[in-house]
Amino acid sequence: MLKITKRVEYALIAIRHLQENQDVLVSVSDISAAYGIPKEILAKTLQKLASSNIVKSYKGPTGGYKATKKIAETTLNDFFEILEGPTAIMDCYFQDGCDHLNSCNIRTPINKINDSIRNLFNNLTLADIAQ
Amino acid sequence: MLKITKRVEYALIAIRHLQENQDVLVSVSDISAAYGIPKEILAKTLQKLASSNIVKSYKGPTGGYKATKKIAETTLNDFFEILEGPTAIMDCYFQDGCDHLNSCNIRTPINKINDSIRNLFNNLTLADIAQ
DNA sequence: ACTATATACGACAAATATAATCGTATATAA
DNA sequence: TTATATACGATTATATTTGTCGTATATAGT
Ligand code: FES
Ligand code: FES
Repeated sequence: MLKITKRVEYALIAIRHLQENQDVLVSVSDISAAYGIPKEILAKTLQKLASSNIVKSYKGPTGGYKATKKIAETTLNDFFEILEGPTAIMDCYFQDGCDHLNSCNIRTPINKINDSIRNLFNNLTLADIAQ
Repeated sequence: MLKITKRVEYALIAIRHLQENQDVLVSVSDISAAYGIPKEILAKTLQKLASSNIVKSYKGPTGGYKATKKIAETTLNDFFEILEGPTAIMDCYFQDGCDHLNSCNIRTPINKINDSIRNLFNNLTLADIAQ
């Protein structure tokens, strides 16, 4: 439990790679080959990051991705939520159909844990954890 | 991602229930019925907590579980690790066979996130989140 | 002593979530 | 015009989680 997904792992790897190669345009194939990451998954992951302007994409041959200035100042919480949705240790806070709604005695504890984790991730940027 | 398991959810519910009924012995069936939790899973979960002295078990008819003094002072990290093993957002830190070992560029970031989360959970007790 | 009911524990099956693949469309440099 | 890159939806495969089943052991009550 409390594991990140491969998607997030791949995104972290890609972002660090892009940061270390800011002068050139890096394609999905490049990163995929360098770290042994399935191409299509990495592609879709970078597409998500591109639509949030964390990276910038360039189509066509010689195309690829580039880090943007936004990367460094992006918080872990933003980063995770772009890729995986709301930060919460239980689904019931964002979906309907919570099993225990009428006899639930852990709403407060769960909320406190959620708040603590969100607070932690909101105060850590990608720059912070990189160095 | 970053979700707790049902086991942990059930354990939290059970513990809160035991804390609110410290005067009586509560059986698995009682809790199972009250919150709609599968009996066998809850049983095994409480067995784990019992072997760590978070709760005390009593066999035989009229038997059941009781909260111990240890509950309140137990940290979230201890609690989670009793039920689910080491706190880490990726498996590779506790298992061998990490895919990216030779070309890994996210060891430092992952470590920092792990440390932050462990630090957070080590400084939160079950008493803290209950109130 | 016997019975009913509780915890204890391991093996298995079902359900769910995640990871990976496939197919197609679009943009663009050469 | 062609080759190569991103973009995106649908589907399959895999892994994990969740739940069930079967059996053993302890003990209170009769
Ligand atoms: S209401 Fe969803 S956890 Fe209690
Ligand atoms: S070595 Fe396992 S994440 Fe890098």
